[in-house]
Amino acid sequence: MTIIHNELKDCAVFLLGKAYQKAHGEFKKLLEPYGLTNIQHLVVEALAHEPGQTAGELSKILILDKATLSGVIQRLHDSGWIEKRADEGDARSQNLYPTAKALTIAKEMAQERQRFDAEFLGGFSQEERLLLKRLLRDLIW
Amino acid sequence: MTIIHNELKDCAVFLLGKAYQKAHGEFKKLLEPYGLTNIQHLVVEALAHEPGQTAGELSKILILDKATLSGVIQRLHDSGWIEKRADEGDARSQNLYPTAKALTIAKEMAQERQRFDAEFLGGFSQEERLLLKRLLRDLIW
DNA sequence: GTTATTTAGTTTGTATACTAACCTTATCCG
DNA sequence: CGGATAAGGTTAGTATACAAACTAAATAAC
Repeated sequence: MTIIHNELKDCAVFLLGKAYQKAHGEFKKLLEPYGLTNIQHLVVEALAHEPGQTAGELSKILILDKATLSGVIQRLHDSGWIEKRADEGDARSQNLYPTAKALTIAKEMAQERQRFDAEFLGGFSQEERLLLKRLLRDLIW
Repeated sequence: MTIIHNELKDCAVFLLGKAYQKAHGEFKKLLEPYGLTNIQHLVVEALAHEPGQTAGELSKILILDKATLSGVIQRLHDSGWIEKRADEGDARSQNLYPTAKALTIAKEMAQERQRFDAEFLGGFSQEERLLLKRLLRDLIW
């Protein structure tokens, strides 16, 4: 192994990026049959849990840049997963609702996600899984 | 907090993605003065440690898709950070070398990276840091 | 009550990421 | 040797990510 490899093995930014890259890549394949990407699926799930959220609210919960979310929402709208309705209180905002199709499939995808999660962490003990998630949460919030 | 938030707090793919997003975003600012992105800096560092590597070798060590790397290398070449020389043994490959400018700055950036790493994990005990990195390594390799 | 400032979203531009298709050059194999 | 196959890279296309500039609407300030 090269010298740089030893440096990378100890670099949190690199390790986080590559662990995510792997998890994302594998989960992506599970979502392919649904025709949704990882992020798109999160937006659909969030709206299924709580319909009528605005782009701004989704942006906070999903920790996504508003510019990124703008495109994600457009594509979800174009492909018939979500509906936009004018917010009555604020003409700048739009309330987003899952379509019937989205509601039906959202539960299935959520189960798929949880199943994948357990499988992806399959090499770890229950203690290690909880610890990893706790540490990651501490980094994020 | 919304229901979806509780689901996300327990989803490894989401947690990994957001932890990386945060680490990447902060480190990115440190690299701004150098005019390099996170990935570009990794390529420069890798070539500083071991000059003459091919795109294929970098792709394996940095765990980057060859298509992604192709663009990264082009931009680094265009901005004078690396040189390309034809590989004598294989006409398909090019050996990549850091320029003088890259060699000078690479050490500084490596230190910056290590300093950031310690700071980013600053809220954790030494034990927790080692544990987190160990768990991430187990996920990746 | 009009001006100044904020806020919600979109758009533009650049840089990852990855799939698929492609071009070259190597290598394998009969 | 010569054709099939594989390997090194590039290119095209799509989807994140994010900064910065912009529009429109809401709120603050005086």
